[in-house]
Amino acid sequence: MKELTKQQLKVLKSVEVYLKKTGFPPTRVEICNELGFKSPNAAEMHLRALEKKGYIAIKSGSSRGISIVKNQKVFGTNLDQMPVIGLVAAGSPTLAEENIEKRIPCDPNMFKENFDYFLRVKGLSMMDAGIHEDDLVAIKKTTEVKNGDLVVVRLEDEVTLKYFKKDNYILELIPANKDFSIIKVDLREQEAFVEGKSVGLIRTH
Amino acid sequence: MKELTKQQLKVLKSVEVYLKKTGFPPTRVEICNELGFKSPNAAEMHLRALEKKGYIAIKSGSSRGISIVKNQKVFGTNLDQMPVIGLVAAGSPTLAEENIEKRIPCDPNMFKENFDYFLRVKGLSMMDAGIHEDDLVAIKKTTEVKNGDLVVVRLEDEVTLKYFKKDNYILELIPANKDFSIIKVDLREQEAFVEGKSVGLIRTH
DNA sequence: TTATATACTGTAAAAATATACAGTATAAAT
DNA sequence: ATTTATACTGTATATTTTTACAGTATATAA
Repeated sequence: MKELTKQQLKVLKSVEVYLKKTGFPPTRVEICNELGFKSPNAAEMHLRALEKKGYIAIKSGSSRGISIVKNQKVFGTNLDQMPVIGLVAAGSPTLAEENIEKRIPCDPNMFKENFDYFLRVKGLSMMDAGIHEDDLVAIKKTTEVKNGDLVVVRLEDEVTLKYFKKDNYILELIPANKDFSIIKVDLREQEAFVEGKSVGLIRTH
Repeated sequence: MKELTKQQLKVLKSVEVYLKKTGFPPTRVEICNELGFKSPNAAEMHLRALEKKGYIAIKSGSSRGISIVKNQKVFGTNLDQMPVIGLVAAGSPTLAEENIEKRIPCDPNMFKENFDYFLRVKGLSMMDAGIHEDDLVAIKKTTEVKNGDLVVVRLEDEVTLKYFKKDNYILELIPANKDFSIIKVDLREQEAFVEGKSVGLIRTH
């Protein structure tokens, strides 16, 4: 990262302190009051310099639209609140607010591939794969899946979590519990929509 | 804390998500856009209700002057690099640098209880509990465990992950795979050290 | 000497924003 | 039957805030 001038560092620190104290970023005028400047433009120019050098991001047009850019080399990834969605038998899992049970603070890149949401598993059909009722399966929204992937598939209005196997126009959806039967779909007769695939799982003991 | 209505909770969550994403709080209009309200006054009234109930603070006259009031019970969202340790048959799992396979960015409070490290599971003895080889079990360092907990126990030099059951002097360490046998320890004859217990699990597919 | 970068003052206008006020609708409680 | 609480729409306005523009001053480099 580029070096900061003495004044730029002062402004950056001042923003950080204000953020910590209030929970939201300062305005130009507030920075001026803090540091004794008499023109809002003084703060403005320092902020733009800090932005150019990569220390902060400024959302144009927004009031208090300053965010501190974390040093990516140190932390690597971002902490997000990943939504948890119940696997409802009918209808696709959507990220609409009313479907979100809660949110879990974690990194969307914590698994090998990034993911978009957690699906709360209902039913016992994946028991033999070590997936239990109420486990949270991390789902990446994608239609690019390959045989053997654990996928979220919609048939008509029913959504299920199954292993994917496709041979020409025959799609097989394989549960991992011998007590459940394989669903075979002839894609010439019936449509199947792949909503996403699982990239990981978490469970609370 | 006072109970929140469904809509108030939605607004609170929406503010939290916005904050996490952008680093600064949303405006009334932005909350409306997010939740589908058509009047900024809808957001305003929910915010005032949240303020009155103690969930947020609003700095009057300031744009985006919303701050989340933390209560200790609500999970703090700290991004940490949680270490992954291999379950070595001999010797306790230590957090010494040479034992750390890698680090995973996630929140130590992502499960119901906080944890200290991940243990990479070796062997198949927990198969029936839905725990597979190479799963990562989140371990909280503690000696306070109760019957039924999944615990990390050291017997002599051997460390294992088993279900805990203690009846006076007799400690039983129960695997979850019928092909493995229960380890019975008479604590008058042999020492057993509880290193910690599992509070969760993650798996990469 | 002449740029050039840093570091400001001072002013002003346009846009963003909070917030008050007047309503409507609905369900639950009295 | 009437009140009360929740949950909004719709409009308006005063205030906050960003941001552009025109300057001044000083130190350093070319």
